[in-house]
Amino acid sequence: MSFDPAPRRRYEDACGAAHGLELLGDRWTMLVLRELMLGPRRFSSLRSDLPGISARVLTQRLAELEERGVVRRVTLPPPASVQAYEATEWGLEAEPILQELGRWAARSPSHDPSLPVSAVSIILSFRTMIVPERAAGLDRRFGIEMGDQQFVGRLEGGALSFAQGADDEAEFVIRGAPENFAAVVYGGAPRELVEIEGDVAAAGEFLSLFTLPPKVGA
Amino acid sequence: MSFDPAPRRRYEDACGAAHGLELLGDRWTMLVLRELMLGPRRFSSLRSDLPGISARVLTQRLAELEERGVVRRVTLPPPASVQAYEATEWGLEAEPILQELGRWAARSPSHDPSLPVSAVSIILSFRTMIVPERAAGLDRRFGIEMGDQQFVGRLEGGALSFAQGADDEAEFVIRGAPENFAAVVYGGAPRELVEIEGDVAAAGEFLSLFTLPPKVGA
DNA sequence: CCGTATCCAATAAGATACTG
DNA sequence: CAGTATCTTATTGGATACGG
Repeated sequence: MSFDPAPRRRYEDACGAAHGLELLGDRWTMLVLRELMLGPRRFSSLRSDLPGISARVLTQRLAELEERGVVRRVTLPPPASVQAYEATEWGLEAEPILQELGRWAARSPSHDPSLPVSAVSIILSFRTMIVPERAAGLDRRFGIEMGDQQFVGRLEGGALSFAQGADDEAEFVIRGAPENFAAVVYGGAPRELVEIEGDVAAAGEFLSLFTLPPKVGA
Repeated sequence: MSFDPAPRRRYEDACGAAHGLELLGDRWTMLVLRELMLGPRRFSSLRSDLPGISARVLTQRLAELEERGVVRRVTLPPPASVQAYEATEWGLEAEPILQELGRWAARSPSHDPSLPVSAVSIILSFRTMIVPERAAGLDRRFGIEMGDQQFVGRLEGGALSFAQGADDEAEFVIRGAPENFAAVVYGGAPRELVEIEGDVAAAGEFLSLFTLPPKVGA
């Protein structure tokens, strides 16, 4: 076992949550991991979806996450053949942390949903905020496209899953900026803010599967 | 006096998780909240269960949490009539965040369970690590005592709950240092490390309800 | 005992420029 | 594009002193 050269600040606390904070608790770390939850990403793609992060800090965070076994560097398959970062299996298992954090904070009076939001954030929010009773029994394949980021979604017996990429068998595809998805799904904005291709009724049904928790005091 | 002269660093990100990190993501903040999960605590009690925190930082964190509506200052009922801090209802709802963080980090190869641990951490770990199938159908009232901190526990139809205090109707009481509870429950150490009063069989059964998730790679 | 206030040194983060 | 290097600023933690 190698001695950590720069003895990272620890909590000296056996509590699992304390160790979790040692692994993921530095500024930006969980948000970097969030962006990796749906598949490998390149450095500049991460940077552009994490507004305000500096190249230096992103480099550091990726290196730390790699050292801790949460993230690994990969070479994307040909023809791309470029370097990227992806979450390890264990890294992907951190999704419930982000979900609980998001679910809890969505009740905050100080939460401002009008801020910019990344494509991955929106997709992950669907997994968090889905109302199981509304999704029960539905079986769908569809596409979500935001800018140049494409995702395939599947709804199978109430379970909702996503991955990067496209699906030829999609029943519908919804396109729009992440902010517009947020406005339509959570803000009650008209559906015209997003573009729907294919089965419009099924797409509309999909866009109605989600709900935010009530604000504190409401 | 002025605790917020500089505008707090935000993420400028509508993602709920990002806002959660703005609320709870500073160093020590979640651990302070953890210590409040089972009832009000005094400043010095918090400080002694958060080894390494400075009075200054604890003061700051409590003030920030209060400002954000997560914690409030209270005066304990007579005859104590002293000041303390307690989590608000919404603050208590953050428990699943700590649970997921702890559950995830317990799988880390770098997790060191031999470090010191607070009484509250142990109690919360019981709620996280309980194996529902083992607890199903059990109905118990009991006490847990670590140093001068007393807790009452209830197991009702698989649900495990705790609060500060004592219970005259307890079927058993288990006493010991938090580290010894950890060793017995999670480390397979002999039960003699903790002291059992009352129904020894029921206490032994209770101590066997919990299990840690497997380490990564195991 | 329960904090608050101040000062100081060590880190971490942010901004910006730059290189292979 | 994918980072480094460098400089500046902010935050942290430690020590200590102080008031209720």
